[in-house]
Amino acid sequence: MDDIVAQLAGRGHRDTEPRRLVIAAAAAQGRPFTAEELCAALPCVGRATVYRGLRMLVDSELVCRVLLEDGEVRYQMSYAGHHHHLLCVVCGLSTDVVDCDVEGRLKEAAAAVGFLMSGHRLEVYGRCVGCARG
Amino acid sequence: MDDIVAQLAGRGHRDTEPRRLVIAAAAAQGRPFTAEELCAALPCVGRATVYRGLRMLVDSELVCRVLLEDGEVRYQMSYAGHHHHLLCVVCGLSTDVVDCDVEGRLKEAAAAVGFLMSGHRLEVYGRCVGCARG
DNA sequence: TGGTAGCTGATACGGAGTATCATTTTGACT
DNA sequence: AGTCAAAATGATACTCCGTATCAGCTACCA
Repeated sequence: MDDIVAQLAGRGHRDTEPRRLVIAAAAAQGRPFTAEELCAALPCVGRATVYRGLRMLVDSELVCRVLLEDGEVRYQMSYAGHHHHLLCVVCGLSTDVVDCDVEGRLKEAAAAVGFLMSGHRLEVYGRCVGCARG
Repeated sequence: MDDIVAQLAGRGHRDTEPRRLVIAAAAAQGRPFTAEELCAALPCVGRATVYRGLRMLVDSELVCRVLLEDGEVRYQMSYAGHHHHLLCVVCGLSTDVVDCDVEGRLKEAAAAVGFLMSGHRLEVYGRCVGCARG
């Protein structure tokens, strides 16, 4: 927590009580959450403050946007660098996948048609270890 | 056009004037468009009708959602089957990529951690042939 | 211990898409 | 052709998610 606050301080963001509450609540979520869920979990913090804190965390890459199969947007604490998600369509659990060997192959495939790839977004849907058994 | 209308008829959808206008307008777009752009292009068709027609086309897989790098959602006429997009961040052009050899590799990588993959979503960002030169 | 830049939170606002519902249209069946 | 139920239309109201506004408050640096 202090680590995160320090990281935000490095970007010129102050250490405030409401902000710590937002960070703590985000970190406490076990799986991808919506902004409104965070608001509900923090009745004593203003809605705008929750949204601002969340946006700040996203901008700082401490939280990332997770895209569900139906297009719904959720958020999750995660690695700062590039990564993907294994999203369980049953329980909603999200697992980060850090090593992305797709990158190189994609770049090649794109280059083959003259496209100069600079980035990509990938979400993987299915069943997590626990739900695959059911 | 008649082909599309026939396909919709097969799903129990009627052939109406406003609907044909929506389909024609969607097909006339050279690159991914927003629902509101379609509304603007069809001032004589009600907004609700445009949205309904668009949803119907998406459900029928004649139009698909395209996800821009910043999270914006756009639409585009495209192949019915599984495919991806090469999205130009300069001019906005979208090129469909039908052969997706990523599928197998992803499934393997997911299985390695006990995840049973059932689907995925992939968008590729960069510069198209024309814009790469600039 | 100022002073100021940043933060807060109530509220109003905005865009995107959906629900409602009275009216109209389509297409199947006489 | 005529009938009729089901579907479609379009004006409008609404929900949902997120952002802008702004007066008052607070953290942090000199």
